Amino acid sequence: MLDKTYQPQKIESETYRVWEEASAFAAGAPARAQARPFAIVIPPPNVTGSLHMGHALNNTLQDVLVRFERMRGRDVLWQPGTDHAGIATQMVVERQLLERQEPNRRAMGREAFNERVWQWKEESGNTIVGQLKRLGCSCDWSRLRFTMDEGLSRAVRKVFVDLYRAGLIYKDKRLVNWDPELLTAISDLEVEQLDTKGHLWHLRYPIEGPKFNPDDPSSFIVVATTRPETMLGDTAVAVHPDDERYRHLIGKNVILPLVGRRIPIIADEYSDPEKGSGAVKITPAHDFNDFEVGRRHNLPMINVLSPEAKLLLEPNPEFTQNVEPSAELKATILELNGVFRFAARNMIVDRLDAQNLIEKIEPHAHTVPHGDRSNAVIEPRLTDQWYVDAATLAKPAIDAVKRGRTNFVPKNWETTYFHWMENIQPWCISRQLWWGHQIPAWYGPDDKVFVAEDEAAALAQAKEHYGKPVPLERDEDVLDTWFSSGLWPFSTLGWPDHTPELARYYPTDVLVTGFDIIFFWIARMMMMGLYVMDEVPFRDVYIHALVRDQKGQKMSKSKGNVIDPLDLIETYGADALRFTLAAMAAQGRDIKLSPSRVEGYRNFATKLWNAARFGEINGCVPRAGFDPATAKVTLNRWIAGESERTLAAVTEALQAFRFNEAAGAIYHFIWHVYCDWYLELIKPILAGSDADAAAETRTMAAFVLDRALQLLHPFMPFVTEELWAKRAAEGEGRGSLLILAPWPEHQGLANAEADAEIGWLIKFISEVRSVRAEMNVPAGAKVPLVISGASGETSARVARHEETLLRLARLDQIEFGKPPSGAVQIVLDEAVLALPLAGIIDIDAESKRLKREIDKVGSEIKQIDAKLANEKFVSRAPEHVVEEQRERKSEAEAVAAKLEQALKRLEAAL
RNA sequence: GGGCGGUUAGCUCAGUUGGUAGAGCGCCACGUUUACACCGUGGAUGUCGGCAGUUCGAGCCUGUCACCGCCCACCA
Repeated sequence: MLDKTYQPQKIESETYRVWEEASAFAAGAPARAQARPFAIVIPPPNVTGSLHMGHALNNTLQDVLVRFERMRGRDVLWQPGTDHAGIATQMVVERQLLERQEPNRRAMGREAFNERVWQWKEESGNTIVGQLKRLGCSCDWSRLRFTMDEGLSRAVRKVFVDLYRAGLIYKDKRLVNWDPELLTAISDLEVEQLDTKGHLWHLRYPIEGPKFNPDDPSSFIVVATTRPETMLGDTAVAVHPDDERYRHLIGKNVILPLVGRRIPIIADEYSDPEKGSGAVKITPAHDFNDFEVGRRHNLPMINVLSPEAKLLLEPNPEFTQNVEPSAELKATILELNGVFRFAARNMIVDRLDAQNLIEKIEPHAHTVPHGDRSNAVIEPRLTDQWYVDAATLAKPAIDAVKRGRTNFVPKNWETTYFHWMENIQPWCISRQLWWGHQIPAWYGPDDKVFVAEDEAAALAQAKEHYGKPVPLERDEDVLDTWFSSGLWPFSTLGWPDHTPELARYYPTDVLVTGFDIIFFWIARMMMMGLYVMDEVPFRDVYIHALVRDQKGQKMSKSKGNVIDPLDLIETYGADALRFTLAAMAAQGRDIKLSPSRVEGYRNFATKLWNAARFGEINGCVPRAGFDPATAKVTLNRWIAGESERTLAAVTEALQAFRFNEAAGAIYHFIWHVYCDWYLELIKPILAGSDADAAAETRTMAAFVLDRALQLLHPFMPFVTEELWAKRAAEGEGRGSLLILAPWPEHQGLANAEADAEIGWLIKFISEVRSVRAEMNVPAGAKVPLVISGASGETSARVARHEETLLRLARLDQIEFGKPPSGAVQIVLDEAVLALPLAGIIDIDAESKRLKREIDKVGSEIKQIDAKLANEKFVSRAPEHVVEEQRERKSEAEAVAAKLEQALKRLEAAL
């Protein structure tokens, strides 16, 4: 016996255990050896992570697809795994060390620290896996992978070596985005431009030759800057070649204040006469644009900042290379060396000001680059790093999408993808971290680099090169986390080995992810997949919305605006949360989650539960071999057809990734068709004297419930599996699991006659109920009903459904005849239904009601008339549209006429 | 500066071939029916952001404006 309400907490973990024990999630089951594969790789969550709403949405949608395709008979692989998440994880463990007052990373040393991270990963790294299970995810956990597993690490090394040998990975000295807090380079994508209110300092640089005089503008040139502290590294002042104001100065020098260095005034089109003073100071070692200018003019690059972004003047041979250190400069060096960049800024401004070298200071709003992890202001810095030639790899990746080998859903994301890919920059892949894949490059005594998959191979190369064995030192850097993520679709399947899984499941069918990682991840997988496998990694990319907070902001731990999906699961059950997310996942729109919606879908689960309970109480048991096409009772033929329409709607919607439509269709069917009407309508049959009809109805009720469970299962796996199991013991499919049950097939069950008849029945009941409520007829009062003008068909229908009508419309009898006087009258198709309520109801009110009805129909007729009177409409609109309007008009007119008659009759009673 | 998306019932949002505006929640009234009060029955509420255009017909197509949001970008 089922409980009165569904209690998810009582069954979820047990149900999940049953699935796992039955190996229901396992790919490559022998029974499906002949089946078409269906593969999805999970976007690997960070091992540091715990389940947030984004994960909940992302994995719900994947699980819906996976369960759907599994029921459709495919050999499903949902490949799970986690990502080592270099920076994020290293930060977590470092913070932990700090909290526990243990020696820090550097004190521990690299090996001990990495051991510590591994230990942490083993202890709490699989938290998120448990949480995905609570959500109901049917991943093949036996194939769980981690980006730093030996196999995946081997894939990383091999790809690195292959790309290096192909010239697509190279080492280069250029400016990088340097995070002075994390002390590592990061890629362009990891930099966030933040609007900042700063200042624009206009500095006077004295021109070499004339004596500097603050009142004489010809003795100096003004440059504007947002970062005065970098002036120590200036190596030129640039003006636009066409700028008349400065043309005469081109080729002259200025004396760099505080330093005394002579630097040239050069002409370069980078200088924008509109901006600042029109003359710009050039600091090639600390600004990306200046770097390019410096390259063009062969300027020296003077680095004046340490990795920690402190002034680095001493010892710094670069800084003093071009200048004879004067006593003043020595004093400056002494005072400024080692000062953090922002403090140094003030000190330098003060010193310049003291020398009358500040023309003016303006407030200035601009964007400042910040590291997305540390939130520190990024410092462009000249360093040696490893790069991937992304532009070359991007070409086939662009082509594959253009040719439709991979499709984005919704399609408009392709624009974003193309735009980025077509302007892609070299990808900096080295990170000055310890946690991650150490770069497989070794250096000889003369810094000659040997790239190889392991040390032995590198040593062999070195021996070959030097003609004798030499000791090598390995590159200390690790690779960007996204380098290994980019290999995920094939590295998880065993590549570089030629495994059967790789052959069977690559390319995968669909990737489900949020748009925020199109560049980080999708683009890289496309590039790597095409390069390594010579085939796209997935056929479809379904891009879903982000779950945002009330202000439309991305939820993130640092912002503290996170709604915990586990709380919602605790309160309402995993099914309710899943259904909510699926129902709200309309394409191309963000999701703002409201708890009341989750509660509503929890109620839905309970509704379904009680429908099953009704079946249980009434002996509705699935019968083996039952063919719904053989049903004789109209009601049963109707519900069979309705269930099949729902099957089609859900199937089509899921095939097109329209999750919200699929969810809506099954919701509507279960609640508003099966429960609201079918179960109510069959009560008289079940209680009636026709044993055959009752038996057929019991079977059909169970059959349709089974269908509902099947169609709902991808969305609400727990409650449906539980109800499937609890169906009467002798039922069809006893002992089977719903998760492995087949998706229903289309049999052509819809029947127009049954639809028309039950449609009429529903309308009859609804109209009577509506009028009763409006006329304030007490709900408990049973009243008689008189039908006039009924056709033969209507009479027959009334006869067939009399008990039902009496019960659901709260009538005590139905007879045919003239409408009695003072009755409430309802127009139903050709007939008039009269409720003789003289004395009970207010005739005035009924008269008003009828007039209102007449008005409504009247205005409808007017509207249609206007259309039909429009000659252009009649001549240009398609025939069926015009015909439709004519039909609507004649129907409306018939109703109007009957209402008029009804009104007359009523007034006669007064 | 470039690109994308949004503006529909009090709230959160659906609305894919242009042809009678929908759901959930909330609200109001009533509670007969032994599946369900996590419920039932009935009800109210919209110049579909503004303007212009295309069309017989526009929430849907085009242009434009306004406001909101996101992404990309080297603006001293």
